[in-house]
Amino acid sequence: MKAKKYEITDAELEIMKVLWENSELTLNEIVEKLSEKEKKNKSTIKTLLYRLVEKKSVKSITKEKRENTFQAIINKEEYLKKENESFLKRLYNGSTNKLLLNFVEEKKISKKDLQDLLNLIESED
Amino acid sequence: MKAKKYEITDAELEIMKVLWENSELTLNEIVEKLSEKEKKNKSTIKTLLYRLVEKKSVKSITKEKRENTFQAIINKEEYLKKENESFLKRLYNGSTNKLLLNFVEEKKISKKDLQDLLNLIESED
DNA sequence: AAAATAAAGTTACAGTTGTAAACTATAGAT
DNA sequence: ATCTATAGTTTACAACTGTAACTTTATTTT
Repeated sequence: MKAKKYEITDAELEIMKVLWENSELTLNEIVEKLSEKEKKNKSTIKTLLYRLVEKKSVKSITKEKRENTFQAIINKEEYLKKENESFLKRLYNGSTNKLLLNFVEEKKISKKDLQDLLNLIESED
Repeated sequence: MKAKKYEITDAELEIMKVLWENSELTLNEIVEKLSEKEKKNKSTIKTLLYRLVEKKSVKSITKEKRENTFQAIINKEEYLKKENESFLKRLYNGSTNKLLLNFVEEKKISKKDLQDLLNLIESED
């Protein structure tokens, strides 16, 4: 048996993203929003939505005589948090500092990025 | 069809990790090294190794009259780089700064972490 | 009201993944 | 030389994923 049950898959995540940006959408609206980048068949999106509803990540709201709408149940920040954790654990033994170092080594983060961030933090408190 | 072909899966990654730490190991040695954390059946590990060999991530070296040994072909740094990229893309629209900000917000990174890192960089060049 | 259309819901199917057993060949023991 | 344990190789299988078609139900058009 697979370890991760009820996790959001890559394909499903694309749908969550549009639902995070738009609090309530119909299937057709989702199809539209997705079609730009991820060209998927409407049927496919429907399936993904159904799966998300099954796994309690999305709520389906039945409207009288009109199209159902969908809402994200799980919160983006929560989700990011979990994903960050598992990424850190998977590749950096859970250590943020290892990740930072690696990013610096790969030139993904520059000295300036770090300085800017520090300034930002300091201006905040 | 799935998009990502020939990617290293979670279970396979555990094997890659021990092969990255030990340049050449027999199946039994791998089983030993893994057994501490990830208790997996020898047969399972065997399968994972075979798959890694198939997907050219690991090399199997046939010894005359002795157990074969295995070596990582793909390099850890390369792998990390790719994974970093896809993580960034998947969750932060490819933006390292977004990730950094999020980590700071989540208190995964402190002001001190940033300062230490800056000092480290500066002492290096 | 009957036909056409679209939405809602169900089923399908192949490739992937985690897990492991089954089979085969071979080296070491008797 | 034969038996046995182990290494090497193949096969299995269910759950998960990405993709989409099929079927039933409800709404709109003529």
